[in-house]
Amino acid sequence: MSDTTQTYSMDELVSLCKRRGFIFPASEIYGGINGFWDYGPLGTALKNNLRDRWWQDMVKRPPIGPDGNEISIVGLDSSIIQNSKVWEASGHVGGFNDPMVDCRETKSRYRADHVCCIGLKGDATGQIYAFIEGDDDSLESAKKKLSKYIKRDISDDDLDTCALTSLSTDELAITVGPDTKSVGTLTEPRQFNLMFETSTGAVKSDDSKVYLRPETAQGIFLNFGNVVDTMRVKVPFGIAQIGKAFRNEVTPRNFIFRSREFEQMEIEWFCHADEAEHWFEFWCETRSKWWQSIGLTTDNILMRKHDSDELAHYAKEGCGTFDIEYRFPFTSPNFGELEGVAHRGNYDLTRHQEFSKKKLGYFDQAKNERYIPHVIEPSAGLSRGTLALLCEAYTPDPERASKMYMAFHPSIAPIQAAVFPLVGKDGMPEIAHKLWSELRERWDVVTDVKQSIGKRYARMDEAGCPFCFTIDGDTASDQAVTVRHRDTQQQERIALDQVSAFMAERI
RNA sequence: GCGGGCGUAGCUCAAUGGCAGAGCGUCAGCUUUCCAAGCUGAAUGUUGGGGGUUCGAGUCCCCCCGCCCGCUCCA
Repeated sequence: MSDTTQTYSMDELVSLCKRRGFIFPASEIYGGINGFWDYGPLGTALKNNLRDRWWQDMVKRPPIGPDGNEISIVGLDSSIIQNSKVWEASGHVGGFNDPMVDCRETKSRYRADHVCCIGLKGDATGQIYAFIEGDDDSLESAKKKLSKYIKRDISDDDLDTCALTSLSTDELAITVGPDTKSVGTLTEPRQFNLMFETSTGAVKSDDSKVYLRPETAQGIFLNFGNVVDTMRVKVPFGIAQIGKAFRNEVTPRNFIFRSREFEQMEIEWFCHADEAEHWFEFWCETRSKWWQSIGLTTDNILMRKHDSDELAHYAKEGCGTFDIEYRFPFTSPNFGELEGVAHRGNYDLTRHQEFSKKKLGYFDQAKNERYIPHVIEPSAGLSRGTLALLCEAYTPDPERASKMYMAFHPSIAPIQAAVFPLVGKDGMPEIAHKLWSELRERWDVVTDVKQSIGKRYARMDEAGCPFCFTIDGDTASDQAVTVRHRDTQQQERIALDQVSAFMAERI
């Protein structure tokens, strides 16, 4: 699908996923659970293929670096649950566990219990001015704005002061935020417990509280020292990890695009600060090409630099953040994030060094220099990647029996080939079984004897199987089979002993 | 979190407050020599869940859950 206009709805894709065993709603027999999904046999195969391809291309045989030499990346699989101090150091706890108020205009976020308000005594219809508690400048600013609004000087006796959290919805609508001049820009105070909590040990208490990781990245930073000490790696190098992460999203939406449990494929690339910029460019380009190599077309992929006001807390400085975005049916004609390439500076290692009191620097023997490496982080969504592959593959075709087919790239298709006897007699099933046994040693191959050949082809169209090999009445004598191509529906005749070579050439 | 819409078999949908059905798919048998063919048969339902009104609820009312859309959110 390289058209800018989508020719199918998300409902059709969700329905196909359910009907053909790609993705099911989690806990479906109990009415489901918002934000969670189960991968069926074909979905699991597709996701695993994507995952394995990433690991193969990034870790086992990583890309060639800008200087023409192989870069160095090692793998890691860290625990989902870590010491809670990890998330204090990373900034995930603290700013996000208290009720927060956002300003829609300035995008500032305030702790709701740290914001107070002033208003004119006895005036319920005028404007209310918020300021930050204990911040004299903020209070003065609020007083000035009030004074200007009522067009006269005010004394403290004229003022009513109250906590922001005590305001009603109506009052909030006439409130001016601490850093803005417009009214009604503040959101209602909200609890941002975006990390899932659980506890360790038999007795539940505040001391036993732990969190499910909201990103896989921190596990890599925690083990930076261990990897440097044990693996004889030299900066620049990368540590890669694939695994689940959990975010208690306010609004899970758009199928598996924003779910509460999802999988990430992340690389933390450690380099010298002076080289961060050129590594950043290297990774933006490398990762963009990679997505295209697995079948996402150029038209539907977009590289987009974040505006400065949408940068994450760890990426305020440096090269910024690039999104690799995909045009999903539910975002079209706009794009949704597939992968973020972020320059995290040395924020994380510095914070962990500070909180843990353990040295997390790197000593460069050649330059005789000690420093905390900067980090370029290509962080890809495995779940979102799987969704992008599904969206990209879904191709309506009113002409054929299935009305559509899934045009997966042969290398990542959950079923890579099917072997069919044209009919279930005259020795054809036996030949089919033999060919299937041979092919399944190397590829994901199915065989099916039952029902008409057209019905079996149609099923393979829905599953996205690129090649069907059909044994007919002539095969026994001429030692040849018919190959049926999924995308074109065209057929060609090839020698039985050339089927493996045919597959090897195309996958 | 707010507002709107929706929820009946695997899918698409019927059923005036009165026996829960059809088509497709799935499975079995026969048939079938290249694109969901045909014949015969079978399985599949707590009508999303719970409560209420009623002689009687898929249908009316209430609560909850889930999905979709628009806001909000997305560090």
